[in-house]
Amino acid sequence: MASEESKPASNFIRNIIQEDQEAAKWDGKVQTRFPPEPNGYLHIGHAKSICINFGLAAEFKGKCNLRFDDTNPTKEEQEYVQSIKADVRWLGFDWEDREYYASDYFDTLYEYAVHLIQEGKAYVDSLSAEAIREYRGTLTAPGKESPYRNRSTDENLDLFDRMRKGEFEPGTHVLRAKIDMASPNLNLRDPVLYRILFAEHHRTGKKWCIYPTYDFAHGQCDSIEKVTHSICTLEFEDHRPLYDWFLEALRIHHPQQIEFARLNLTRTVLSKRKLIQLVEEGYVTGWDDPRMPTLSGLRRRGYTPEAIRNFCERIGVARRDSTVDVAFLEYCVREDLNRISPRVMAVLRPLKVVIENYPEQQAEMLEAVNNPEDPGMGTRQVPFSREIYIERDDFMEDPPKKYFRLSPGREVRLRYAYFLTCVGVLKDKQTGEIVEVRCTYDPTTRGGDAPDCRKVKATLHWVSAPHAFEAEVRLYDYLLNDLPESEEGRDVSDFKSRINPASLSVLSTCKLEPGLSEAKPGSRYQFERMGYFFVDPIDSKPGKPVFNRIVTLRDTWAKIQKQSQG
RNA sequence: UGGGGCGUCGUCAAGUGGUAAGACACAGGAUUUUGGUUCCUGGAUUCGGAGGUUCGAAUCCUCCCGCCCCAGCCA
Repeated sequence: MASEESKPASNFIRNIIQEDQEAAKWDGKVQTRFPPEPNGYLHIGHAKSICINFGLAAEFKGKCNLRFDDTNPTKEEQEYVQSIKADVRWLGFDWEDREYYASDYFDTLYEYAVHLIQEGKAYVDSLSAEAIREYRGTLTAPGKESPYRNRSTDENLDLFDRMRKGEFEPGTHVLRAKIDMASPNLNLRDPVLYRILFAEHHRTGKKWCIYPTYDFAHGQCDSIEKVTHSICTLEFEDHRPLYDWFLEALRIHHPQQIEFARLNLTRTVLSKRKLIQLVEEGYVTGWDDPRMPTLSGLRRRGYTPEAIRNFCERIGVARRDSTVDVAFLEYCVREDLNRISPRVMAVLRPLKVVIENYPEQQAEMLEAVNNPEDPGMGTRQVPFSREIYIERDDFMEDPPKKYFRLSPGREVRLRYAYFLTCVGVLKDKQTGEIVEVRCTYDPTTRGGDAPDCRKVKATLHWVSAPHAFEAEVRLYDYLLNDLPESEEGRDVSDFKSRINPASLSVLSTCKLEPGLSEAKPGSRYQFERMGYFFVDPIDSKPGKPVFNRIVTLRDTWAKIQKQSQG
């Protein structure tokens, strides 16, 4: 269950439940369910739904079931069931023993269908799929009734029974509800309830060769599970009259369907179709690629479940289409990571610095704070010596006005160490590239404070060269570029043209403070001034951790640079 | 041009007849041994538009405009 964050803001679903409770509807009970179809991986959009369903149930002392909507054996697989369960659990929710499957109810659903036939509310249609489509009419023109629509109850019963027994080929017959072929709501134009599918089901095996459609299964499953509030996304709104029609016709427990707007995120695609393209066409390494918005991807990237839950709570629940700025998600992770991450020094793009007045063979240990946000996390000792590495970006030979890091003649502070002044630069004769910076240090500033109280404008992180631990660090950036200004909020169908070619850069010569050689897979650190990093649980080997950048720190300097560049 | 929804700051989002919360982003400033964190400050005379009802409207009525969803034997 989600930890108690700040007071939840009101949202219309919460209000409905509150009113129901006050009116003692449902005997004050709240029963929800998260109903994924096991045909793909869960993503951040599903997280919103999970948080709403499990969150609301918990908030009102109710229960939330995990129910797999496995009515289509041609698309669903056991593999997905496992990943979905792992993701929901990781997010922090517990369905206890309430792990259900639509397929658990196939017998009951079949009985319901027979009942509808007996009541004259369903019939076996023998039109082809194409014919059914033609008969359905269009958005503006009414449909027409199938010639098979008025078969006798006995004939329908017999045909349906034989469908079940496997006497017919797929596509030859179908069970339909008898509603209204002229309804302006196409969902009510005699929807299909059962189709013949000679496919082995991941749970029921070969027991069935007819399978219920979503429309016929979903509401009845909700009913069987005594769901009170059946929360789904907006595209099912048009199905609600049908949802209600079945429950009414069957006279069984009738949950209330409530629809909300699905999540959209900037710089992100969340449709299964697009996500699968990214995977299959090799733009990413898999469903759990750290750049993917899947829960497995976010997990591998290093996001915390707390941050995601918080994000889902804070974006709210409403009925209007909206696109949340991905910066908001990042804000939520940073907030959590800032609190919990031990700080550490790591130089990603090393530049050698030689401190000329520091004794040749000397080395000393300096004390560093593990987390200024949490003194309880203690301190550690970091080695310092005559040769160190600093970030290439922290030195400029000819700095612009607002740059206040190291440059010739300028003094800066090495974090937890000494004040350092640049006295020279060594360049490669051929390329002109800076290969080494020569400096002097002020021995009286040990720890980072000057006895004469003089100030420096910058504090740099560093790593002692002879003590450095070299490791691979993977810098992840947005997979997609932002939508062009003119198309804001518009069509994203050509999303592949927005793919960011620099969404991943692998740095293999990063210099880290020695303690990091023992970093545990699955742990998180803040590399001071660089960002938050996660020890990849899959590619890390004992003594050889690989780091994934979860998110950068907020970077005011980068912003200034961007502005001055126009 | 059938039906169903939705339109409140750049982005989310409260508000349900009593005179526009909050968050992110953005812009200033303070503190700071992370250009991090934290902390102040600034911003919608206005709620898609136009009319109307009312002492009073984002909230009620009318018309208009825009966007989303629906023609799977997918979910």
